[in-house]
Amino acid sequence: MPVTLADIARELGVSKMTVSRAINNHPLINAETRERVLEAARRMNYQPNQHARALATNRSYLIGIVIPDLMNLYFAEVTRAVEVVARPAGFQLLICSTYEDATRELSEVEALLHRTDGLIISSVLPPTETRVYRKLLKDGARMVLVDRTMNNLRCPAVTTDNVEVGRLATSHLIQLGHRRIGHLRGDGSSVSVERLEGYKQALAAHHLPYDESLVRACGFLESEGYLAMQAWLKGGGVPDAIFAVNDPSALGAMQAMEAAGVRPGRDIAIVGAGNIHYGDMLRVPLTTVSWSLGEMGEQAARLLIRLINGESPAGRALHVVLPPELVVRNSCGAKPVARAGARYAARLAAESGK
Amino acid sequence: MPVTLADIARELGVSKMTVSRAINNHPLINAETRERVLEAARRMNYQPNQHARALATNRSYLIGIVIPDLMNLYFAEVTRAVEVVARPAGFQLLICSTYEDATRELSEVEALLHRTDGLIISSVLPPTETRVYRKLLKDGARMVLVDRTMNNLRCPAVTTDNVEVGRLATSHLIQLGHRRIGHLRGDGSSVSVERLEGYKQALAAHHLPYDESLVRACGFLESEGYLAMQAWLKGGGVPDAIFAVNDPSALGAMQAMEAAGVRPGRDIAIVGAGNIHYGDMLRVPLTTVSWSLGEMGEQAARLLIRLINGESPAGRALHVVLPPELVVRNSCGAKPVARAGARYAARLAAESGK
DNA sequence: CTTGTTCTTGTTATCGGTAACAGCTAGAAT
DNA sequence: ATTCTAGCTGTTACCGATAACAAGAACAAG
Repeated sequence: MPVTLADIARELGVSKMTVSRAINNHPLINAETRERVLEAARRMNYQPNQHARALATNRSYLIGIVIPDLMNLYFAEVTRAVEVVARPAGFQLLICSTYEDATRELSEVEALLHRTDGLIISSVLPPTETRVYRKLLKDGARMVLVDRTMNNLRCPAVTTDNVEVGRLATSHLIQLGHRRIGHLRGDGSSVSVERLEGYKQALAAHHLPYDESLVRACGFLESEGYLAMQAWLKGGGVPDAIFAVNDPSALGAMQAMEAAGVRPGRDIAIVGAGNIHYGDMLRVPLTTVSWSLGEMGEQAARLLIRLINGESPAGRALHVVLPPELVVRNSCGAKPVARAGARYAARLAAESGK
Repeated sequence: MPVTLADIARELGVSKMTVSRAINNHPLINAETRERVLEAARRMNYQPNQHARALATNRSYLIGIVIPDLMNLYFAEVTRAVEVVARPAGFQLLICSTYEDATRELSEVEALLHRTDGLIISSVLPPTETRVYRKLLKDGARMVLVDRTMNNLRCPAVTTDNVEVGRLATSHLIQLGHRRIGHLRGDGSSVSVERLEGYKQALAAHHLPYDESLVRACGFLESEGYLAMQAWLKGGGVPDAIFAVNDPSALGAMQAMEAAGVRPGRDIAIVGAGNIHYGDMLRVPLTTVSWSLGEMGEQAARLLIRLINGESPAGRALHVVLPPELVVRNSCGAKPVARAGARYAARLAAESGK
């Protein structure tokens, strides 16, 4: 029973088309007529039927976002930034979590593509698995990859320099005097592979041997970090410093240490990556590698909207790379450079600034 | 250029209607024909146009969720639970953050109602502001309130017992020997009002006077907790124990304390509410009042889906109230009852169980 | 007084589905 | 053989918008 264009048209004794034109600010309409229509629309509380509009125009004003998990503050922050850009541009957000399941990702992506104007995807596929996306892109799918990329895929992307992330984290541990440095690596995704590469490069740069037994598969989840660390502690051969592939896995590892009576930051140094919110408020504040998650989400949203509006430099796909930087806190055993609360002033300033 | 029903129909030499029936598992269709159609649909990679379907059936298979902020882990957890129920039932999630802005909430809700099958709302309106929602409900809007309710509104809701929340938190502080107990209250929402009421009841039950100067307006945001506590510390008259309206504001207050050289949990006890993720991993693990956020989101989703399917006991609105319980950690100065890591085992078990 | 032009409005068809009803076929009942 | 019925398939109209084109009015130019 909602009000339709036809209702307004009948009320005013004009055609549906005239009403439609008034509402969409079409140039070919008398200014006075437009006012009459808009007034009536307000009065009758008209809300356009988005489904009908989408059917007719093939534009839904919906952006889909496919991420591993909302409960991961890393992705929550990216998602929020996407929303901050998308909402004012008239787009709403269709959200979908994959829980790091590749099959699920693919089916959701195919379903979402047809009901949105475009997708922002943080893919859990291995970077070589480009078949499906390559085909979708060729068929005109509009999508932007965020956080994680794929090999040789002509698709806009916003990531950080993950090799540098690995180098920064590992070099830091080396500079603190550690020599036996382990790595909790993720899965087969681009992010994992590149951070591992950075880890190797840092070792090589300092003439340290690369010891495969010090690299453990782990995954990106907090629970996986916990299990991997628990097993490592039980099995023995634990290094005196660890670079974990991301913050949640680092947190999981820290909890496993504490549960085993090992003090993170004192007995074993640990560095994460991603700089999730609250990382500085933890019992052992987490040393990590940071890049702007807000920037990441905003850039991705802007790229996608440009694609949707057909303003993209069609030629080649853009790839925005955000620079990472080290954030030293306590979990690596180093003296933190910033006092508690110091960073908070900055965050507050940023929040009130918007 | 996507494949349509008509394409399949042409390919097979049948009518669109037959194809439609096959795809929707309509009973009035020959089993063999159905198979032929489904096979062709698979082969041609048919994806139904959801906009067309929504237009024809007035069902979008979209659920809207309107919450204050995704970056608040409290709401992220609720949202995730909603998704866990909604996805298998065939619904996708349209998300919208209000950032605690009432005007924004109202406009978003009106816009979302028309493009979804129903809404899950955590309203930031004061509980007396029922005018708009009352009207929407009368017009047949399908919605469920979550976390926060409104007065005398015939609308299904899932909340906790917020008076009890206030009582539990405050009584705990009293039992620890504190006598000057302050409260950082939120805004005018139902949650704030009820938790304040619980605070008063607990004081009265222990024959302590209610001192208005010990109750400060604050809001629900971390930044607001920070500012309120900062001002309080600067202005003097700080109590020796504080019940903060929710966890984020408690965290903000704790940071303000640390920035001012005051040790939370030792110099000033503090208790929050909501039991957000990571609350136990903080430098000063946060004592809080907890109820199941997963349950909250799942119940809300189930209620809404029943409403959508018209299976709801139309008579009166359901109101599910989840029981709160105290979670003692360090921020109140008490000896924590659970060791670090103990809770983690439970969480892990729950995670792997699904 | 035509004719043409500009402005504005209306008509018709269409997007891709589905509901409601009509129609056809084959076998059962009479 | 005829009628009925069940079971399946096709036709038509419609959901609520918009695109493309047609058409009417007003006014200027020839």
